[in-house]
This record gives sequence, C-alpha cells and structure tokens, in this order.
Amino acid sequence: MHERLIFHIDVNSAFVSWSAVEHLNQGGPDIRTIPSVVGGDPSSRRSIVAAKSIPAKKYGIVTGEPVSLAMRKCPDLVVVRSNFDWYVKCSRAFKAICQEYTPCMQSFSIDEVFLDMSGMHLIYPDPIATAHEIKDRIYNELGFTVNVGIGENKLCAKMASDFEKPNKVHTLFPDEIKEKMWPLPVGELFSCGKSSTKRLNMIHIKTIGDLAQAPIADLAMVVGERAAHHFHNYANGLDNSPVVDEPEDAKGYSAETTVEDDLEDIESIERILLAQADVVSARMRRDEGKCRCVGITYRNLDFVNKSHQRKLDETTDVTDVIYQVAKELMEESWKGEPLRLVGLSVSDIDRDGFEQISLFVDEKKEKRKLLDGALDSIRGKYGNSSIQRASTIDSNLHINRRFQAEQSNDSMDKS
DNA sequence: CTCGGCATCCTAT
DNA sequence: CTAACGATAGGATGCCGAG
Repeated sequence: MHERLIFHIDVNSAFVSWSAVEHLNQGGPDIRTIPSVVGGDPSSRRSIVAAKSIPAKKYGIVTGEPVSLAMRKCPDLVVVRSNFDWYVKCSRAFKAICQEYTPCMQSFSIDEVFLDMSGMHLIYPDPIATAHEIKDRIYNELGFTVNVGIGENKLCAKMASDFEKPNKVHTLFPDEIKEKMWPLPVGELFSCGKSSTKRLNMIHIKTIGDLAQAPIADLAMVVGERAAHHFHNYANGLDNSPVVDEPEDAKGYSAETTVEDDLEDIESIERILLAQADVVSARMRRDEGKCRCVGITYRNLDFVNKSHQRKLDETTDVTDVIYQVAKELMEESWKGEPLRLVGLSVSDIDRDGFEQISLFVDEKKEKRKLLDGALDSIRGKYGNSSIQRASTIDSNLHINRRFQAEQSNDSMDKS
C-alpha cells in the first residue's frame, strides 16, 4: 500500500466565528475581534462557555467554564447565545466546499472534516497550495477562517491543524514529528485527556516525546496494556485508521436535561423522562432503528452520576414502552435525593427492519405505534416544536433551554 | 476461560 | 473565601455470574 495524504480542516473557534458572521450580516460588531464567548441561555445560572474569541482567551477564559465565572474574569465580556440552526447552515456550506476537492471526505463533527487526498497529485500537484486554496475559498465565500493540517494519516493531520491559529496551513510529515510534535505537553496528544495525562505524569512523562520513547511496559503499568500500545503509536505519529466517507449508523441515542430548579419529586422526574423518551424515540424512528436496551442516568447536587439500564425481551421504537421502562428503572434506583440532571438513553440498536412476527397482534401496541407515527409526521412537516404531549409541555421549558453541544475546535485549545 | 450484562469512567466536540 | 459547570456519543474497563 502506498502512503496516504490526509487533510484535516477545522473551523477556528467555530461557534464564535459563525455567530460573528451572523451578527455582521445584521450590522453588528465582529465578535471575533473583541472579548466574547458563545454560550447557552444567558439567563440560566447553569450556562457554560461553548466557545471563546481569541481576545477572550487572553483573559484566561476557558471552554467549559461557567459563563458567570468568565464574566468575572472579564467584566466587558460580550456573551452571545448559540444559534444552532445557523451553525448547521454554516457547517453544511463549509463541508460542501471541502467536498469539491475529493470524493473521500469524513465529517468528523459539526466543524471538522478529514479529506483523503491520496493519489490526487495529478489534479493537485502541490498539497500545500491546495490547502491554502480551500482555506481561502472558505474565507472568501463564507466569511470565516479555518486551519488545515496535512499529514500521512488522520492523527498527524489533526495534530497539525491544531498548531498555530487562526487561518493557517500546517504540515506534520514523518520527518517533522520530533521537531513539531514531541516538544508538546503529553495532554495535547489527541485522546490523551485529563486522567491519562495525570497517570503519565506520575511516571515522569511530560511531553509527547517522553511518551514516544517510553518502554511500552512502563506505560502499561499506569494506563493498561491496550492504551499503552495506543499511546505509543500516537506519540510516534502512527495511525492507519481510514477516512470513512459514509456516515455510520448511530449506536445509540440519548437525551439529558440539566434543570434550573433541582428535582425533588418523582412526578417532575417522570415528566422529563417522558419528554426525553419522546425526542429520543422519534430520532430513532427517523433512522429506522429499534432498541433492545433502555437506560437512565441522573446526577445529584454533588455531581455524582448514577446510571441504570436494562435489556428488553424484544426491540422497540415505541415512545411509551421506552418511557415505561425508564420510569421503572428510575423507581428501582433513585433513593430520593435531589437531582440536577436526568437523562434517558437507548442502545443496542437493531436496523434489520424485520417485524417480529407475533400470532397475536397486540392491539394496544398497534395503537401506540399509530400515535407515534402521527406525531412524527406532524413534526416532520411543521418542525419539532409544533406538537408535544400535553404532559411534556412543562418540562419542555427546560428542554428548549438545553444547551447545544459545542463541537468546535476550542476544546482542543490547551494552553 | 470467555461471554453477556451492567455500572462506571474516559474522551471527544 | 470557595465554588460555580452542558449535551451527546462512542469506547474502555472492571466486576460478576453462567456455561
């Protein structure tokens, strides 16, 4: 097999960039040039920083911290509410441009793609020039900047795109790994998070270079055999995972809700579970999946998480079945302490699409399926918020305030 | 010993 | 003074009991 050529393209501070373009369209300021953050509902005490501008970063503001803390670090901070519908449009436009350069593109998140440019030297003889062309086209046509990382595999391309920002092209080829990657703190290595960093620091591994040169047996003592090999490969720039251009089927669906007012009674909790069963099962039905496993999670005021799940006898996509199981699981597990978060998940998804044949048609079940189908088709026509079960309206006040996932490059900023 | 089932942990955007 | 803190997904790990 020949060597590969991979690009990783990452929108700089995606949510801030995209909100900046949106505000500029309406004659507002460019929030990229002032201390600003994007977060959830600004009126919520529990809103956190989803993305920050480069000027905001200079105040020590970090992604994931409470907006209230960020405002104390910088009293003039501009806080912008995230607009997920707009972000999806920006994301689509950005990916459409990227897709023009290769048939093999992997959407890695809302603001990141991998391009497999292998064997395209006849069309694009100069990869660095091509990367600049993509980057500049995105800026000229859409108004926001990206970084492009170039390497012989996905890991190197991704590490490279995280180098100096914004609006830059970087390479990380095999002969550059020692010079460009090894001096970095070990926590900068993709997939080396907080826990792994701490364990590796315990055996005096501080940089990616330290990690690359450590005996695998030493690594195994602190992170286990499997992770030891994984980290050894990554630190040496080794990765043969393919760019997967087909989106894969979801392995599970989940919803979780952090509430403004702590939950103290089972009725409030069940209202939320019903709302969650509704949205989760609708998403699963949209994808023509059925689940064999239902789970709940919850978090108390000390941030301690608990989860409880159960395998079902047969697969289901019926809202009410999922809700009933979730309710049972909650009753079995919750001891009555106040909660700040409740979640519902379905997994073990079956997509074969074969109806389970039963000689005795369950009439109740048929009716519930008809109901779900009717609700789904109305939602499909008029949008998700057009209809909801009466009993979920109250909890939807919280659902609608739900913060939308960050998924920008910001969480890769570690410095 | 291996596997399924489950709870928890870790990592990512 | 400290603590404050989101949604969603995928995978790893450890434990336990069954076969």
